[in-house]
Amino acid sequence: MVETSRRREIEDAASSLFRERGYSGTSVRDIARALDIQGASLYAHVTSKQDVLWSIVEFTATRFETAADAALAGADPMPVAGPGSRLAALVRAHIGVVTDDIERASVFVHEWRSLAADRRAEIGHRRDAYEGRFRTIVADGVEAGTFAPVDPAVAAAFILTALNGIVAWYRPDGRLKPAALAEAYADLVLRAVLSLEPEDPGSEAGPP
Amino acid sequence: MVETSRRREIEDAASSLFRERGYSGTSVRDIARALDIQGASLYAHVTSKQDVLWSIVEFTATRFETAADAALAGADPMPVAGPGSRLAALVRAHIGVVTDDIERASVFVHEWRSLAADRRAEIGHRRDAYEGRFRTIVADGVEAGTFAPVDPAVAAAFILTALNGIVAWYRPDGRLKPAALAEAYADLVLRAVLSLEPEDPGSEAGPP
DNA sequence: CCTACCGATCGGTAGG
DNA sequence: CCTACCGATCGGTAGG
Repeated sequence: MVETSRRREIEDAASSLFRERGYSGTSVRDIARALDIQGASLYAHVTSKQDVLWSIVEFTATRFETAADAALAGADPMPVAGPGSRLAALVRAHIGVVTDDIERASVFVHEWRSLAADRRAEIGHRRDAYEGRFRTIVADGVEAGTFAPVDPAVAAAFILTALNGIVAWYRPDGRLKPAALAEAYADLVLRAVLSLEPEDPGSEAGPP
Repeated sequence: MVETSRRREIEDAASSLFRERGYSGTSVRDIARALDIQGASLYAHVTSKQDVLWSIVEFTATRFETAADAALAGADPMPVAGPGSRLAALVRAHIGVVTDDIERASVFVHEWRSLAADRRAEIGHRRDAYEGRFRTIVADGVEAGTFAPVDPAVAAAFILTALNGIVAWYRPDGRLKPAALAEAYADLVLRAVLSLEPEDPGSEAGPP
């Protein structure tokens, strides 16, 4: 694509409309109207409506993955840092991506099902892998005894759906700043899985 | 409506399709095909596609409200029962409605935005009131000191979106039975808001 | 980026 | 519940 900035404007407009009305509920002419051009003119910049959805979803999927990588690598120089701090880092990273572009995040969360079969399958697998990071950390914490004996798959689903639910209620112009939201959610998530009993330093607890 | 059972079959088929493809992504002919009748024949039983969506959403909204009423009244004969048990009762009631009819629950959660303006507004208000029950209980628990000092509005949104997220991953034919799901989620939700410090040293301490 | 246009499908109605 | 049909809109193409 030559006109990268125009392409981006199209995806901005499409993200907003897909979020409001859904992919199926948004016509190519709706997107064009938002940009003050004719419906057919959109095809000078994109090959199909599906193509626009794919760009938005794929871009956002990569952002979530990259943010999670950075959170686990950067915020955790020591590979044996506690599951609690790793989980909190993952939560903050996820919320950072959501609050930074809540429209694309909302489309990613709700509209990936409108993708054609093969692309939908790809995103499905990447979502599974992403959720797997949460599952692994929870399992680690349970094994170490710092977390309560929760089912890691259930806890991971609980956590990730709560995080994705942010797109349904969070208002960027509201009283709650992104950083405050991240801290509040990190606290809720950590408490949800942390063992109620204070760790017994010496019996089975973690590193010194 | 005379043919109540046929009407119900239509809403069953529509719920399944609306859940899979969304309201906009489902045509009247799709619904008719699932019932082996012609598209136009559907109008012998319903007045519009919107009407079918409204029936599903309104019916499910009422189920959630009724279940919450029963949970707070029945499971809590004493008006001063702890916020923890009231919150757990609300969680179990909500999950009961979701697992009992996950297709209608999914349509309620995701497709109410496709409602026409006035009905959409009504459901929006009822959702707010429903979320308010969670908010009030959390605020009570925070005030009483049994809950951690969380923001009641944030915690209520966190909890309710996590509960609604169940429609996105729960499989009724999976290994996890509805009752086990409800218990696991009630534990996660309670721990998320419960104060980490033992509230009354000596009186309600856990196991050794 | 435009005008002009395509076949397909949409929700819904008429009249049995 | 059917056949026959309606105007509107859909995603997309042709040809500038």
